[in-house]
Amino acid sequence: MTTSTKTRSYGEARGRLLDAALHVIRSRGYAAATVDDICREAGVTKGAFFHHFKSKEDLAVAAAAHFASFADAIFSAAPYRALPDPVDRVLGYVALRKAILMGELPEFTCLLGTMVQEAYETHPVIREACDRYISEHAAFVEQDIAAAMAARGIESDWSAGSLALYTQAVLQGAFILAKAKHGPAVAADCLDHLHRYLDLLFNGQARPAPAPLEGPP
Amino acid sequence: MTTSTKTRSYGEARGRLLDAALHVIRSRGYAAATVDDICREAGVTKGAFFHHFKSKEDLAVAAAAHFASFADAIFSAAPYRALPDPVDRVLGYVALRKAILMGELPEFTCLLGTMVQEAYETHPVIREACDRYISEHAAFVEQDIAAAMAARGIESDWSAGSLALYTQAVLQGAFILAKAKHGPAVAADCLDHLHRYLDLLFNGQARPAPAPLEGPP
DNA sequence: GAACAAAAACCAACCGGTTGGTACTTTCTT
DNA sequence: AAGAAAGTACCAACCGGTTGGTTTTTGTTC
Repeated sequence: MTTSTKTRSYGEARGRLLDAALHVIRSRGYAAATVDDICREAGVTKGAFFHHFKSKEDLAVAAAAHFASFADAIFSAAPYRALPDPVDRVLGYVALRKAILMGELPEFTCLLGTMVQEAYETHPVIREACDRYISEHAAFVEQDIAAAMAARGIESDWSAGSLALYTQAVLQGAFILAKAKHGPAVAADCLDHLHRYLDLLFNGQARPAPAPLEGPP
Repeated sequence: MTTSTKTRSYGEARGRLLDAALHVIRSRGYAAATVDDICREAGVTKGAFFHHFKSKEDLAVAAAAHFASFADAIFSAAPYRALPDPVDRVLGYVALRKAILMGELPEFTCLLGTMVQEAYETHPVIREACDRYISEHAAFVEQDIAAAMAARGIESDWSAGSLALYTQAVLQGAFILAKAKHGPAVAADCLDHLHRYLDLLFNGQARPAPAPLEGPP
């Protein structure tokens, strides 16, 4: 490729806009995030914005997809995935989510939950996008849950799907409390309770949540 | 009193604005809810708005208080409060919350959770108000939880306060999922899981195979 | 020099907030 | 008890700044 480095960034405006949208929307919400804000954060002009996205709503949908694929990459590649016991993988998922709570608030918060709360009535397209990606992630967790149920021979009046969605609800709620209290401590406590619930369901006893693991092979 | 009934409504604009704010903000979010929207919904002019509230932010704080006292009235007077066993009261609380999920989406949703998600960074006053009222409600639930722990002689590594906040997190998360999926069914499932967790903690029932630790007094 | 990407200037609609005035209630005075 | 005075509740029109979005112009790549 004869990629000249004369201009420091040519052809990467779209990606920068997506990243900027992620940050701005997560800290200010969708409606309060102006297109100018996002352009400023991305270091890009408005013309570039409307060259890549046909509307603010369009960007929101694209940002949802961007966020989802980013999350997907993280969790698919996480060390806990290698654990042999599916129950350990379910608990490992919660442990990893707890570990992620370390950073700044707008960085561990969920874009999908933030957007859908504002847009569910007024922007059906955004609602659908958020629903799809949340459900996809829940389905990802559901796999391990279903395997865990099979491994423990659990017959219950609840489904693997409903439990997977429940984990997502706890996460979303934990984020809201973290925002209200301006810190991740509450959220961590909530994940401990979720961990305890899962442990009770699958192991019949609540063991202390392990420290976020180093990756075994 | 010579109260003339000539004018159908005099002196109730403030209350109508608060109710309107509740409805509009819950369906559109704080930032997207314009002052004009709220005035239209209340059937009141903008002049009246700024006579009673010095800014939109000021209204938000008042609406939070309004919502909180409304909720407080409901839960304080609920029949489940009369149950003698504190554990039943804790479970009764969850059952009542599930029953409330029947109505339209913007009617069972939590104003505090909705607002704090958008405003936590940009409107500290709103954040504080939401935090306070959420925490107060959690403290209300905490009373029964603490009594339930005492009644069952539970010694644990979790506190009554953290469990109370956890119930609120589950509720907030359930609302988000309900918005994403455009219906209360998911939220009901989440409350079932919460109910099961509390039942496991306090009654130890539905416990799978391995007999676990009995809590000696 | 096509074709595409990005910048800059621009616009109509809209938003939160203000103004100055009117209707209604209460309180004070007599 | 009448009525003036004061205070409160409300209204309609308006304002300056901002918003999402467009159009025109400049630059880059093949």
